[in-house]
Amino acid sequence: MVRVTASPSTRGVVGIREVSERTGLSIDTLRWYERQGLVPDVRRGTDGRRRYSTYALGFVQLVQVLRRTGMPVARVREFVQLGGGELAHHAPRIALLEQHAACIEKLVAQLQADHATVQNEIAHYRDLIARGEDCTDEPAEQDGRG
Amino acid sequence: MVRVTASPSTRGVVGIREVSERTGLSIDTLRWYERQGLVPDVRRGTDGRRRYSTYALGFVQLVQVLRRTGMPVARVREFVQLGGGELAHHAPRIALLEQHAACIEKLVAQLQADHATVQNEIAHYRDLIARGEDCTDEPAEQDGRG
DNA sequence: CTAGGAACTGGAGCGGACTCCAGCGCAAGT
DNA sequence: ACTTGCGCTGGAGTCCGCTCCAGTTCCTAG
Repeated sequence: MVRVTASPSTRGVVGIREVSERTGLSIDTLRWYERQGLVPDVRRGTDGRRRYSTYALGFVQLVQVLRRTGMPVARVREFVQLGGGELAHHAPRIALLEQHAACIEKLVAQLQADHATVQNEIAHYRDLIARGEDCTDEPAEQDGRG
Repeated sequence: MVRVTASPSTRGVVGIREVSERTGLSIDTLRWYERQGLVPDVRRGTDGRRRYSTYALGFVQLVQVLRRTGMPVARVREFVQLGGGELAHHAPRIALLEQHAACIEKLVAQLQADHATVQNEIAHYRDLIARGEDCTDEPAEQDGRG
């Protein structure tokens, strides 16, 4: 017993369980990602089990970032399929990532504006309470132009 | 003809079309939101059509913000159901909004970190191109602890 | 009166992203 | 040999958030 489950990262090749633990993605999700073609270079051991190379693990982490930032699975797949690490593919990959970076920036900006709106709304309720009122009118919107 | 479709906002009561145009939410979505109990105070004209009060319109906009920032519909509903603008409900509404504001902050932080990762990745590919290499190893991840 | 256009309703359908499951195989422990 | 546990596979199921549709009812213009 005491199987070395915790860190069989001997020479940077790990099983699906460890990838799951390191990334927080469920094992099912990892398998699903692979089927969807989001993770290259997942080899198998003689027993047929997945062995994630350091490269694959890193890739999973990148995919996680892309997904988390709202890139659709289909688009992640596109990115991955510019694959094989060939020099010729670097440029389109960069293009794709740059586009996405721009998306993220917009997201952040929107989120920050929305955060402000929520804060505003909070202030509005605080104000109502302070003056003991039930409700004046509309939620405290600050802009009028859409 | 030349029906005054553009701005029948006479005295702050508007039809669903205008709400749609102002918010960017589809008419179907607006109706669906209403069925889901996300929008209070949508009255009907004698012809049975929806008339959004200024309050209702403002509320739609707030709902939009909440949804956009990742609040699930069910939770928006909770918020709305603390309704009627009664003083007693202000406090729990504030609590809910503050919680959500905290969520947004985390989201923003995560998003910014992820943006950095993507930029990093771009730099990585740039570097590879610069030195004419196909691919070294893993995607340029910067942290190792999950 | 007729035609057209906009909204209404209830309900079905859809796309995305997982999540769960049954049934099987291997490898190690007892 | 047998049991236990992890992993594998293909496919079905689920959840969320809309989106679409058929059929009907107005209202207004011609």
